[in-house]
Amino acid sequence: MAGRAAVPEVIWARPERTGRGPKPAFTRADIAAAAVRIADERGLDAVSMRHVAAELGCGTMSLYSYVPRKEDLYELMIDAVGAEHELFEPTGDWRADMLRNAEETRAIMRRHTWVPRLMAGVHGFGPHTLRYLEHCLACLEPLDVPAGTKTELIALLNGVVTTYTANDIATVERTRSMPWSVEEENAVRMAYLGSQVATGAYPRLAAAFTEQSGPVDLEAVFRRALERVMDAFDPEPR
Amino acid sequence: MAGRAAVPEVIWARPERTGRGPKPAFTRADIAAAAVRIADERGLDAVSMRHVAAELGCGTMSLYSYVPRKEDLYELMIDAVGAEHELFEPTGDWRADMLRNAEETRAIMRRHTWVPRLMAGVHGFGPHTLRYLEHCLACLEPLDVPAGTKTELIALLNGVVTTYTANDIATVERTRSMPWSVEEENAVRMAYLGSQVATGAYPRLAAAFTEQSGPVDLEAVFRRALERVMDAFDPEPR
DNA sequence: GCGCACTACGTACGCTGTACGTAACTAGGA
DNA sequence: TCCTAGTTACGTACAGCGTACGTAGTGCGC
Repeated sequence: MAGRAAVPEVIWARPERTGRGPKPAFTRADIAAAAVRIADERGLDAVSMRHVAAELGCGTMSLYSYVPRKEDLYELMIDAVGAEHELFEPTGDWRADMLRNAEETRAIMRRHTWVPRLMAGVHGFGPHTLRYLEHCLACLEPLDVPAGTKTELIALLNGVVTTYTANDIATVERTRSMPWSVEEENAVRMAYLGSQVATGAYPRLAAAFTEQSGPVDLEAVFRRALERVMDAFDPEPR
Repeated sequence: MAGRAAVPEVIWARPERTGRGPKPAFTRADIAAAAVRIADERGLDAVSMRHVAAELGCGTMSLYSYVPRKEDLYELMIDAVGAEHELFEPTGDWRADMLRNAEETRAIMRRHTWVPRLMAGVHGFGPHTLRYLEHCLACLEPLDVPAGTKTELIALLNGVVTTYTANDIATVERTRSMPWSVEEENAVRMAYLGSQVATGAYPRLAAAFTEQSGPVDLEAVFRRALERVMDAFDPEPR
């Protein structure tokens, strides 16, 4: 028996195998992949220990020899999708490189709509996450500011990506278990917003609401936000 | 009987009372307050329909006459803490005003550590949230950019606040149900990070790690990030 | 004053995470 | 070489969850 620890534990610190006993049937990567597959196909709420075990073809409780708590499964999942980052050779143009990284993060989140929801609760730094951070620092090599400032920039960019993409995606993930479509839900919410704004209680909001004609180009807004953040860090602006 | 809707519904669009039948024993505000109280004292995971009902002194299923789904309870909670925003008179200095708004949001999240976790999944715009947005727009009156850009700025600032504060807070909220303290968990995580960095696999990360001597002043980092974002939107910088 | 729309809420179901106990297995020490 | 201690595998069981459904009681509008 594993013996649940009464002391904090980082899953990445515990070795994947310990030698004695029967050969483990799966690797951590197998488990993470199974969980990711379920989350992608059936939504994050379908990621239960039972379902993951079934996907792997083992008993539910067997999972607990690999993953002490469900929260750790979440950490595995986050790190697993982190592996999808392409660690390209830095070009020397840090702004272009970081833009590319951000776009890639956004693409990953679009592929795995549950990522933003998990990011709010998961704090871990798995190997792939660390590799990605290292890659970002490599891209920022040409930028002449202290390392601490670079870390801040990375954090800020990631924050912006998460925030913006999460807003795009939230409805997708939520409506997965609902008997109506994303479009229907959005329509209802917009109708409600319109009705509220029409009461006259929020004049400035109303102005902003009516000023904007036609649909917003979310992609453009997103890119603009990134550019602005990078502007703020650029010692030799534009 | 209420009859669960098979169509999307915004809780704020449904009227609080309908006239016929026995007088409702509570208001939405009562319910939100009870849920917030539980979340503050016992953590977000303790916010179950049963516990909220018990806190109010009614049967579990009675809640469903007020709140069709649990997710709507979350919307009520988010909007309830939104009421804690002080809607001060704009000073004419939009940067100072927005900084104040951001600091206040941060303070609210510190008081209610579960807020960031909920924000990741909740998308609603309750009355207090709308009021706060209107207030932000009022603060941004002196800023000479299109309304759409102002909205982008507000979203970006809120995103930064959420991201930064969530990182501070995540451990607090998580360790609530754990048999160890925040400090213990952080120590373990830092030790793990240090050990990873020491392997030499992440040279740039290692440099950044060792360069920074002494603890980071999170408050300063936070304020700096806000200033930078505002710089990016300021037509007449610094 | 009757009826109906509404609230209140007990019961029940299927699901969750996971504590615990047992059986099978294998690497290291004698 | 065999033994045994440390592991893995996993069935069972339990407390707790969201909520569908049915029933009982209430009070406004006709």
